[in-house]
Amino acid sequence: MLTYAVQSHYGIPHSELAKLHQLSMQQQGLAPISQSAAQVLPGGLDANSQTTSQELLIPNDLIGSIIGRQGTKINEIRQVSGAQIKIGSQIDSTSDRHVTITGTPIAINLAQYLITSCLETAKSTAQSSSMPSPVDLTMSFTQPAPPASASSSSSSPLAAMGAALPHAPILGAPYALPLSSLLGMKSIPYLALSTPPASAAAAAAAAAAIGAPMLPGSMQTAATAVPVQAHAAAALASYTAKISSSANGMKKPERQKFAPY
DNA sequence: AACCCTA
Repeated sequence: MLTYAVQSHYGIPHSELAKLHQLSMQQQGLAPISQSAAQVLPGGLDANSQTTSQELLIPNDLIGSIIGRQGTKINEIRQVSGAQIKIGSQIDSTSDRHVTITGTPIAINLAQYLITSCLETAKSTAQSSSMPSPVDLTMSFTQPAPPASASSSSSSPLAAMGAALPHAPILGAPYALPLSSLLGMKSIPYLALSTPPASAAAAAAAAAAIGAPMLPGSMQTAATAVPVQAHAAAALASYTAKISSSANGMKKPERQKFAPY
């Protein structure tokens, strides 16, 4: 502003000053943003704007878990995936409801994956509720197969998520996604944790075991997910430690001092 | 158990 006054004393016309101002703004990279942000081609079609639709059949007893209370879950899925999701009313005599996902292929994959993970979560919680005793919990550890196969049915969900990151949707809740999928994918550490004592060492070993076989394609996702895995491993370690201690009975209550809490 | 959304 001071420079304006000085230059005006030298008699530089306003148009020249305006040009200089524009140039300086462009050199600072302020103006080009709008141009680079407009990735849409003149034809109006863009790789990110192609929309497709996909239909799913969801059992009635599981649709609630997908919708959530007041529709919070499905709204979250819509928001995070950026896809348009329609859930039809119940078709008579069939226990399935049809769910239509519309949007970018990436958005569709993401939404489909989120819905699938919701289904698996609902199924697992239903199983755990149907099996009251902790002995049955150990039984469930021996059968981790179904979630892995179901998640592998969709083509590389993690890679799709990585590709979707720059695009639009709000990254409000990344925690809901990776935890369940990773727990579903890796079944081995549970067995390693089954040994009773040394919770800290077991946790470290489990974290290392989980961290090693990551997919090469998703670097960012892996980097952000590792600490979460460490947390989960620690939690599982303490949990299994509690179980084993309770299974051992009240033989050595002073062993409880080993437990962090 | 949850019942949303958009036509």
